[in-house]
Amino acid sequence: MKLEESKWHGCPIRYAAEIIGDKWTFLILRDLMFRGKSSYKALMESSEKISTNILAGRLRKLEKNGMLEKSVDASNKKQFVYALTKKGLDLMPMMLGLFAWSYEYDDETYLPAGLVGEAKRNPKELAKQFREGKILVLNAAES
Amino acid sequence: MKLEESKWHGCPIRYAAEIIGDKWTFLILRDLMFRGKSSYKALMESSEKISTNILAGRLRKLEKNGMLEKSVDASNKKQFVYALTKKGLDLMPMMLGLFAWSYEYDDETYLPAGLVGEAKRNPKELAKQFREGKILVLNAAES
DNA sequence: GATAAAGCTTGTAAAATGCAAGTTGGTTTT
DNA sequence: AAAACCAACTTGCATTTTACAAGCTTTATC
Repeated sequence: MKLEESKWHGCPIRYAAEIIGDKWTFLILRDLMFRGKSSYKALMESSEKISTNILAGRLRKLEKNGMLEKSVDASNKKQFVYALTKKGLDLMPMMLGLFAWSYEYDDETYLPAGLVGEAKRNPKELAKQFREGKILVLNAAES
Repeated sequence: MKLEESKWHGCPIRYAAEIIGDKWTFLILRDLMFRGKSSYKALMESSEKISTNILAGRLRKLEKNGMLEKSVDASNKKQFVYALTKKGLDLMPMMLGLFAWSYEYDDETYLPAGLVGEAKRNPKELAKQFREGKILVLNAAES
């Protein structure tokens, strides 16, 4: 890493930016949190065409930072399972904040009816429901 | 821009990532939101030593995306004032979410007593107080 | 009109990214 | 048990972005 790490401590925004402050990381977190993806292959197949070396690098960094855990898929041993840790899942309220923000400012953003209101009203409860798989993922269908 | 823009529409996380998804943008937003900075010079003086060309580029992009407005400083006409728009300020709940998250997971993060609890309990009210200058900024003292 | 300060732009080397191709290590197939 | 297979990478290289230093421009101020 090039960036002088010593300068990146003490400030919460700096800490968060160091870990999640890039486009691809946001999209990977989205896929893990809201689209139910858990394998390298599935992550590769997202619309945004991430390069395989970039994906590998980001997963490694996320793992190193305690955001996710990698394990062998018991039901299909040639796959790995990438699963968010509590630390990773705890970013969900923040992500839901982004839902609400984008919904307000991006004309093209679509979200299921009621979701934004719920995200504003009770992000913690909504996060819980997401975690438990009780509600569905973001539109993953595309081009 | 290199990234194929057409691919970046429709998803709220993708939209947000396109606008704020990089380290320097996070830090600039922090300085504008919580540290009361409003000039190019002040932004340059932050601890993280942003390059002048990068700062100029990010400010241009933020302005282009309606996150901030640039105007001449009436009281000192050789300066410009960079001020967040409503759209920019509306990211504050999300930023407060990052406060809480980093406070929990980064040992080095310091925040004033009570702030994190308040950020979790009532981010909107806290955001309002920040906006109105009623509470103070993040520790900007350093290096 | 000279000096200075804020807000940039430009040049260039270093680093990160994007893309295509190849490698590895278990798994199923024959 | 060898062959073919597939997920999960790694590697090489061209392109793009970043970092750092220097210089330029415009608006005060002396």
